[in-house]
This record gives sequence, C-alpha cells and structure tokens, in this order.
Amino acid sequence: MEALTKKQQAILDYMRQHVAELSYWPSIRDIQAKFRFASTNAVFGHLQALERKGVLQRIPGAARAYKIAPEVSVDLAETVIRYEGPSDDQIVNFEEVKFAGAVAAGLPDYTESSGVLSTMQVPIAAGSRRRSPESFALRVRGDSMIDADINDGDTVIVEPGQPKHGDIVAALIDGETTLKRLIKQGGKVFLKAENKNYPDLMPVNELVIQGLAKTVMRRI
Amino acid sequence: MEALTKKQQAILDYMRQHVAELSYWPSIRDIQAKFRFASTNAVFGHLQALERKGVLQRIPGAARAYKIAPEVSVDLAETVIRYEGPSDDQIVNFEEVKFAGAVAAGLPDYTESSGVLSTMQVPIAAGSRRRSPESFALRVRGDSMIDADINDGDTVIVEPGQPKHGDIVAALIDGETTLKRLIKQGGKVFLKAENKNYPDLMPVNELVIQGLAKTVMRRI
DNA sequence: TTGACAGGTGAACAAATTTTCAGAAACATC
DNA sequence: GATGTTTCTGAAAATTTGTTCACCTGTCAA
Repeated sequence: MEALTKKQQAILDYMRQHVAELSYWPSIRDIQAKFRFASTNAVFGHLQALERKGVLQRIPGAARAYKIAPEVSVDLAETVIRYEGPSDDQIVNFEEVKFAGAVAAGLPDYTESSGVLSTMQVPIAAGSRRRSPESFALRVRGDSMIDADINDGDTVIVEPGQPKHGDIVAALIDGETTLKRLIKQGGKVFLKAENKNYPDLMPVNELVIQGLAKTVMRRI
Repeated sequence: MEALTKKQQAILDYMRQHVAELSYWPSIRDIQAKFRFASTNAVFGHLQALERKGVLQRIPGAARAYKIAPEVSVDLAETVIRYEGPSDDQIVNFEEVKFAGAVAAGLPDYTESSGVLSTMQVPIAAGSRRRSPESFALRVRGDSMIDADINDGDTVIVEPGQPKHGDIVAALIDGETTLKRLIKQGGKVFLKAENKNYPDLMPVNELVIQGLAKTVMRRI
C-alpha cells in the first residue's frame, strides 16, 4: 500500500475522530474549516488521494458518506520473521479468567460491511496443562506501551497471524517477550515502543514474532 | 419517555441498521425510498416526532447527520437494590459464554430491546471449564464512562457480587442495561456517569443491578 | 532545465438534501 | 358526530454539499 503523507494522515485521523465523537462524518467544508484551507478543493484533492491509496471509500454524490476500507496487509520483504511460542513461565494461567472474547468494535465498516465478523480464539487453561497451542495471554509489565493504552498489569491476548504495519506484536527480544508496534518504512522493519520516553525506532534484521496482540484486558 | 409508534420504531431501526452496515446515515430520501413514501415530508414528520420524543437528535441543515439523544434521568426517593440478570433477549448465548449485545453507556439504544443484535462468534478452546453462569459480557456503546477509561466498543465482563461504593455496575435503567459508577452518599444511592459532559449524579429509587463490571476488554 | 507531482487558491456549477407550505385521508377518543 | 393526532401527498424553496475548471507554488528527480 502506498504510504500516506502527513496531511493525508491528519485528515484521515480527523475524520475518524469526528465520526467517533459526533457519530456522523464531516462534510468537505467541515474538514476545510478544521485545517483552515481557503478552498474546498484542497480537501477534495486529499480525499481523492486517500481513496486512490485505498484507505477511504467515498460514496459519489452522497453527503457525509464514507467508508473506511479494510486494512491492507504489508509484505515484510527483507526481514525474516519466525514464529515461536513464549516460554511457559510467561504465560498467564487462564483458569481464573471468567471470560475472554470480543468482536472488533468501533466503526462498523471494518468487518460488518463485508459480512465477516472477526473471530478470536479464547484460550482457557482450565486447570490442566492443556491450552490452545496458538493463542495465549500475557501479563504486561512496564510502561513501554502506555501511549497505546496498554498499561502495567494489563493482560494481553496474543494470537497468531500475519503481522502488518501498525500491528502490536509480541516479539522475542533478548529472550524475553515484549510488546512493540511493528513499523514498516522504506522496505525496512522497525519495532516501536509506544511511549515518548523510549527510543523511537528499533531496527531489526531477524525478528521472532510470537503473535499479534489483539485484545487488551484490564481488571477494574 | 413517550413511546414510539410502530412506524417510528421501524424507521429508527432502519436508520440504525443503515449506519451499522454502511457506516454512514441514510438521507431522508433513502428512508423515503425504503418505506416507499411518495413524499419526503412523510419521513420528515417522523424524524421530527423521533426528535421530539428524545430518541434521536438531528443536526439542523446537515445532511446524513444524526445523533442518539441524551439519556433520560430517573428521579425517585428511596433506594432499593435488587439483583436481576439481563433479560434473555438481551443475551446471545454462545456455548458457555453469554454475550449481551451492548450496553448503552450514556445513550439508550433502542435496537437492543428490539432484539436486533449484531452477532458474534466466540469459539471456546476445547477443554474449557464451565464458568459461573451468572457472568456475562456486554459490549459498550457510547462515551459516558470514558473518564473511567471504558470506551465505546469495549467489552465489559459483568459478574455477580455485592455492589460497594465506587464500583462500576451494570444497572437496568428504563429497560436498558447501562454502566454507571455507584455512589453512596448520606444514606442515598446515586449513579454517576464517568464523563464530565454528563449530568453528575443520578438519584435512583429502585435500582436493578445486574452485576459488577470487573474486567474491561479492548480489541486492538 | 524540464517534467511530474503533491498541495494549494478562487470561483462557479450542479446535484443532493433538508426544510417549508398547503392540504388531505385514516383512525382513535370523547 | 366532532375533534385531534398521526400519517401521508405534492410541490417548491432554501441550503448544504460534492464536483469541476482554470491556474498558481513549491519540491524532487531525471
């Protein structure tokens, strides 16, 4: 997928935020006002670009009507990615967990428009040593992902899957499982901690991915 | 709250379905075509009625722009706390896991009561043990609990238990399951939405508690 | 230097959409 | 039967909104 420019990303973000907050899409003039453009055509061009790049779908002629296209997977060309499960002592026993499961929420167009509901595996250890060989849960230590709203003490459910740009992955670094966001930039792959106080990008050549963090659980 | 007529309910349902499927609101003309009205004014009247009854909010002049109206507060005198599970039609049963369609955290969502629930699939890992049948999961709608970091789209696990001051409870208000923080103050019981933009305290006379929100789950 | 391209201005146009006005039929309630 | 409410028709007005056209300004690579 072609990368978005800064402005395009900003506009996309604004649209997302608008629809999340107000429950309806902004008009072109709303966006124009927000970014202080002197012409609606500035917005129009950006929307066209966003559509051409496949992240947005406009409904021709209709006002305030958009869809967000399904995520496009990124090919991770240079980097070797290997799958490997976490060591046993890092796995949180699910025996006491009452329930784990959720659908992809938020904007309906991600999954529901295509009629495909996302499914997830819910591993429940049930006292025995038996657990799902694919999915597992990790208890989060530290604050390296606080900007992604994943905090110390939270539990993350990790599932197998093809890692895409922007995904939060459980990666094996120095023998330990850590959560990082996967960034693909110019054919290279980086890992990024979601905390301003941490070094931004971490280039990697060989990467052991244990899975994709798909669900965060928090005890109240 | 004034009751809706059949047609009004149907139109509301259609609008809800439309926005869930296409991710944007229908225009008046879309509704007109759907119900085969000969005039846009038929729809217009219904929308006005829906707004007057407080279940829908229109944005004057804006196309395809609606909101769900703010919640109606209850106002009574002596508080009785009763336990009661969610009504059966609110719950979708998946093997051992009950998943109720959604909680209206802030805004009453009529479609839940009409039984139109988006279904989800939660495959349970083999060998899982039977859980407490009183626990169930709810998907959160609305933003009335954002200050407690419970956001629209999150899933909340509700368990039975004795509600204490400060607990987040799933309470039945106007036939809808809603999330609120329980406040005991001077022998009185209040419900509080965790959002500065919402009215602070909501005195209740009779309170039906469905359980305590113990876990928040978020899909990434 | 040239050309392609992202980004922008300014004005105008056409379509989509809401809104208003003036009625009328159906239906329950008193 | 009178009355009021809900539901609807038909047309038109007003407004919002997407779209198009002509043209300008940088940047960057060939």
